[in-house]
Amino acid sequence: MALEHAILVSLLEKPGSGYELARRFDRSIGYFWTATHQQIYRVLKRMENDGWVAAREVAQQGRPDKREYSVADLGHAALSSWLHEPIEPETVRHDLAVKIRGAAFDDPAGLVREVERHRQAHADRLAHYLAGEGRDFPPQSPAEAPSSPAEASPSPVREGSSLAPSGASPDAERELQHVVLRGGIAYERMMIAWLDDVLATLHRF
Amino acid sequence: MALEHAILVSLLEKPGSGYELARRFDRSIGYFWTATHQQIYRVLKRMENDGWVAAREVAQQGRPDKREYSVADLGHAALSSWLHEPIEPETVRHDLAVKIRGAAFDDPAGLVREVERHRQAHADRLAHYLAGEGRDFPPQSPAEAPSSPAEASPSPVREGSSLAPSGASPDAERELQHVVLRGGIAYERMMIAWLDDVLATLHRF
DNA sequence: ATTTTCATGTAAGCAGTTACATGATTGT
DNA sequence: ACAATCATGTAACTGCTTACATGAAAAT
Repeated sequence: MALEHAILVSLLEKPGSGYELARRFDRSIGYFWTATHQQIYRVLKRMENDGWVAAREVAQQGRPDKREYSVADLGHAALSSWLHEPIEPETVRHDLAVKIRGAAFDDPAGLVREVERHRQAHADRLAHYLAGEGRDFPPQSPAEAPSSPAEASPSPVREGSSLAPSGASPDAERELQHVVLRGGIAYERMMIAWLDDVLATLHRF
Repeated sequence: MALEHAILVSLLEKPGSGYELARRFDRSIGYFWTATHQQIYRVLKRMENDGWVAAREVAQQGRPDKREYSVADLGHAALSSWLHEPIEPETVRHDLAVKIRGAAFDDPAGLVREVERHRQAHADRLAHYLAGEGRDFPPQSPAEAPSSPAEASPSPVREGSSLAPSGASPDAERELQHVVLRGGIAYERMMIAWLDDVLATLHRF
């Protein structure tokens, strides 16, 4: 289980309320880990009881008050120990692959529209990732390919990492965010190419 | 929810007992959908109550009796209607990506071994997939790349598709199994390349 | 007036995992 | 003697989703 840990990482990158976390899980973090606001509030409450995070009431003008959470020492320690224990290479669940094999027992051509929809969704995500990469990780050294290592630069993303990041440098933080984003880009590119292969295969029936 | 449907597809490809299904979910189907035997027995019972599958007691020598399931008309219809309704492009959960971003707040270099473990696991799976492809989908037309479209050939896998496959041809079944396998191969290749990128990034700290 | 955004929750239920249990046969 | 394979299950629990609920401000 890693929702707790995903929340810890997100709060270390920047403290925020349950609501703000829920929105991050529709963006950056959400590209590789999803969670609804209900789930987030519940886990956040448990984490607060366990002393992993601490809340601070923040009054706002024109908006409801919010409870801004940040990571406590116990939470940081919990993250650290999780990082040091091995996890199983993940267990995938590809509904679409089930559908494709199932199509052999129903009309294969009937799946074309569905596969095209998925292809479109992946193309959209790819465009979104590439836009994010161009914005947050502009190519530094000239003669460097778009989705290749970018060296350190003044962060356009971070605003306040609150309590001493204690771990590593903001340089590391940026570079690691970038390599994860490159993973998303590689994934979407692979999916698009594969879905084209699927479409070509379906068209033979 | 697609476990029911994954089971239906597997039973359409070949009828079998709960135990046999559990083993298939460690192999072919399991590459893109996992399930434990407990889960399978429970769902199988529900599906039997709903008339999606029918069981037949099979006595065996030297082994316990087994209950061999095959897909009933209602089950085939349920699969068909599921195939025709759109599903959301899937929601990924990448623990490793959480770890990588989390490593910025702990020791980045400490993650190298873990990432190498995952790289190895993906390399093993790739080798396994390629071996399966070579065995079950031998290249047909000469001057054809290894993981490219293979035309029809006498099936080395199927043994008895039982009750009329009603949907499409065994040709379609083979080709669709192959294109799903090619997806697995593309996925593993992408992961290996990305994990190399991750390792290179981690080594800069 | 209505919808959207901000903000936080409760309640019910389903899917899936982990642990435990049984019992015969086959292989080392 | 011990472990592995075949075969089927129950019980307890955790994680996550869906539906429902409230309430105020800002935007259309």
